[in-house]
This record gives sequence, C-alpha cells and structure tokens, in this order.
Amino acid sequence: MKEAQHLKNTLKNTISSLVQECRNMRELKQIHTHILTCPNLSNNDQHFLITRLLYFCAISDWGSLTYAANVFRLINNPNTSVYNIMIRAYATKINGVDNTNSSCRSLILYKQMLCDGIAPDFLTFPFLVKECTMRLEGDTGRSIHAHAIKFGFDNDVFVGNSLISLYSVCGYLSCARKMFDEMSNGDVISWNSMIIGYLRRGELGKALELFRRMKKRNVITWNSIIVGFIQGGRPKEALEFFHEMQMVRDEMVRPDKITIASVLSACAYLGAIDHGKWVHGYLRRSGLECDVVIGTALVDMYGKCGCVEKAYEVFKDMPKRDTLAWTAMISVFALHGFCKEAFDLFEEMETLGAKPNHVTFVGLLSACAHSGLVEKGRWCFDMMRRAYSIEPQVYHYACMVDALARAGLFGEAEELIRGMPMEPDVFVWGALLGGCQMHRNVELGERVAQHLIDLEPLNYAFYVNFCDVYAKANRFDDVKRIRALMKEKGIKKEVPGCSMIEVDGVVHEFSVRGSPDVLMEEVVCILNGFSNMMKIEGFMLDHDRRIY
DNA sequence: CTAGGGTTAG
Repeated sequence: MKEAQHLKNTLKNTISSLVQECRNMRELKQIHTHILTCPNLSNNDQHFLITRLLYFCAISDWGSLTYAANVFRLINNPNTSVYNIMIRAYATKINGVDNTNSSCRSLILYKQMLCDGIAPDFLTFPFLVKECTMRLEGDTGRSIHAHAIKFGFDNDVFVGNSLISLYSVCGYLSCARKMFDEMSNGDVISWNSMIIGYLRRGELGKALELFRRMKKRNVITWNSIIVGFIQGGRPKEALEFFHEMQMVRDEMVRPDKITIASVLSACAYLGAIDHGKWVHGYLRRSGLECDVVIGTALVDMYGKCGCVEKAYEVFKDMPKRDTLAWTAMISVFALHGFCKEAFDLFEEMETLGAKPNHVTFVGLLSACAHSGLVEKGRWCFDMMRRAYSIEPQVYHYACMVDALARAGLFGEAEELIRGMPMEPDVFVWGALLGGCQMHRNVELGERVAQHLIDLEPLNYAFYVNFCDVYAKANRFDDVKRIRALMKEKGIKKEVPGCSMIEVDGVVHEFSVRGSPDVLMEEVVCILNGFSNMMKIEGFMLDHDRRIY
C-alpha cells in the first residue's frame, strides 16, 4: 500500500519535472495528453500537474496564452492559484489571446473569480495593479486599491509598491505619495517608485529630496536619477551623479549597462568627448558586455562630439547591428554633412538585410537638407514610400520643407505643406521660416512667423524670428511693434539659452550673458577669425555676419 | 508578485 503511494508520488514528480524542463509547445501538448489519460494519477495529482502545466504554458516565453486559456477553461473548480496564473499571464503579456484593446482580460477574470466565490490573495493584487498600470487606467487602479483594502492586503509591501508605481505612472502623484507615506514597511523599491514618479513629471527637486533622504540606494536608484536629469535637460548634473555614484563602495551600486548607456547619452548632449572616452575606457575595464545598445550609444556619443571617424570605427567593430545602430551611424554622417557616406551606408544596410525605419529616413532626408541636395531629397522622400512602404510623417515633411526652403524653392515648399495629410507642426513652419530668413523672403516670412505665433503664442523664439524677418528688411517700425506686443503679452525668455562644451574634461556652460569660466572676449575674437577664414573660403555671410 | 535603459527632425 505504502509502496503504491510512493510510486504514484514518483510518477507525479517525474511529470512535474518534465513540465518544468519543457521548452516548446509540442512537448507540452504531449505531456498534457499524458496527464489527462494516465490511469495512475489521483484527481488531486492530476489537478496539481495541470496547474503546473498551466503555469509554464501561460507565463514562459515559449508558451501559448491561447492554449493556456483552453486549459484554464477545462479546469473544474479553479482555485486562487489557478486564477492568479491567468490574471498574471494576461497582465504581463500585452500580445496575448487578443491584442486588441477589446478588454482587460485580467480584470474580467478577477470579476469571474469573485463571482465564483474564490477569494483573492496577496499575489492577485500586484498583477491586477500591473494591468491597470500598463493600460494607464488610474481610476480602475483606484477601485483595485479599494478591493485590496477590503480584502486586507493594502499593507503588503508588494501591493503597496505596485500601487505607488501605478499612481505615479498615471500622474496621480499625490495618491502615490500618500501611499508611500502611509507604508510602514517601505523598502528601496517604494522609494525608487516614488522618485521615478517625480522624475517622470519633471519634479526633479522633489525626486532629489527623496534621493538624499534614502539610507540605502541601489543601482536602479542611481540610474533613475541619472536618466531623470538627462531627460529633464540637465545632462551636466547627470554626469555629476555618475561621478558621485562611483564614490559609493557597495556591490549594489556598481554601474551596469543601463548606467553606461545613459551616461554616454549625457556625454553626447554635452559634447563631452573626454568624459565619453573615459566611459568607453571604463566599459572595457569593467568587463560589461558591449552590446548593440551600448555600441549604438557610443556611435552616437562620438558622432555628436564631432569624432565621425571614431564613431565609424566603433560602428565597424560592432559584432551585431540592428536598425537603430545603422540609423545612428547614418544620422552621424548626416549631422556632419557627409551625405554620400550616409547613402552609401544605407545601401550597405539594405544589402545586409537590415530594415530601415522612419527614423532612418529622417537621417537621410536631413543629410540631403544639410548638403543642399534637393533633388536627392525629393527622390528619397518618394522612395521611402514606394520601396519601403513607410508613409512620410510630419518630421519627414519638416526635413523636406527644410531642403526646399534652403534652396529658395518656396512655391514647392508651400505646395508640399498644403498637400500634407496631417496638420503641419511648428518644425515644418520653422523650417520654412528658416529659408525665408536665409533668402530674405519678407512677404512669406511675415505670414509664417505670424502663423507660428498663432500656434504657440507663448513661445519666445517665434517672436524673435518675427523680429529678425523685419530687421533684415530694415522695417524697424515693425520690429518695434513686435517688441511692444511681446511686452504687452509678457513674453520673456524663461531660461537664457546656453550651450556647453567640454575642455580638458571640464564642462563649461556659456550663454550670451557670458560665463564665469569662459573669457568671452577671446571667444568672440576667435569666432571672428573663423568668420574671416570662411569668407575667404567662399562661405556665404549675411548682413548680420552670421554664417550659413 | 513590485522599481530603471540606446537612435531622429527643429
């Protein structure tokens, strides 16, 4: 008798391991059949094995949510765990049975669960909350929160953390903060989620305040702060945090691939080539794998820092290149006016079978615009649709208008804008206005500038452009009129424009108002020297001595 | 079971 029980247990355990080691659906279906037809399994064992099979089928990458749904349907009395598996599967797999937005399957299942009289447990709520988070359903999330309170799981740290994340993703920051403050058992994840919530909304100060108050930070805390500052337009501080991060002696805060990729993008924004090179060296020393993401970030960093050759060197050494990598290199060529190189690379990309995307064509079109190759631009604009079925987006039109307007082809540019299937944005009009200024087309420039101001009445730059149009036509009464209008509307520059450059590893900021650590007289002197050299070389200079 | 990443036009 005991012997038989032992054998049955062995059978159950063997099948269980088979399910666990299964790596494809064909095998899993065979095992499923076996479980259903095996005469030596008790009902309990069968139920256990089906649950296990359901788990792998629903959760793992090789599984099938469709099949899992069928398995689930045939389970007689699903218990909490069975429901949890399905709710989790629906909440984590966006492209499940139905990738239409027809319904929130996991929420429907939850309702069904309650109707069946099955109580949810501490695992049910994080899944449900995640579903709401992904769908940006803040209000549904609130009802789930209410249910969590009703069933007594609102004090669970996992439930609390998912709720903080839900509220901060959906923009309910005060709800997130309330949850955060009320949690007695908050952990590093609670703090990170709250910080990320503030960063997402651009409240860097509040994020920083929490960051400073944290006792224990991990690599995600640091990465979030670094990325938050980059995206908040403060890449210099991002680099400072990276520096501070390296002072921390803790296994939990060793920079990882995400840190490296983010810091490289900060260097790219700043033109901080020395920092960038140092990070490149750090990457090699660290033993971190230089994957396609980091490779792309390196290409972009070197490119934006002006080292086209170095960017190309990194690019050529990449063992694998995806669309993004090709696009980054093409854009680097475009940025520096290497139109031929950009198109040669595009050809190579095609031959090697990588698929260009809409951004690739932004690169190619801007290469044409920057090089004054209108005809090539027209051809490219046409090709992207015909040969690649990529419908031109508003930013493709902006590139094309840029190319046409620089060439002074205003009629064609306006015609293109009129024919746009979408509403032209400020970049499209801005490109047209740029051309008007270049070619002193006051009549059109006036109209376009007025239109831009109508679109964004508070944008300081458009008023300045408007003044420029008149100034170049010596219509100073009109300049005065616009200036008065600005004063009347209270249009002021929010933050003085500034640019940054790294010299010998130090990032200097400077603006027209000057800079504490840059000698402006020297800068102006050198710039004038360049202007003169370019004049001699035959570059065009306009009346304001601006070079274009 | 809960938290984080790279490319583009102006």
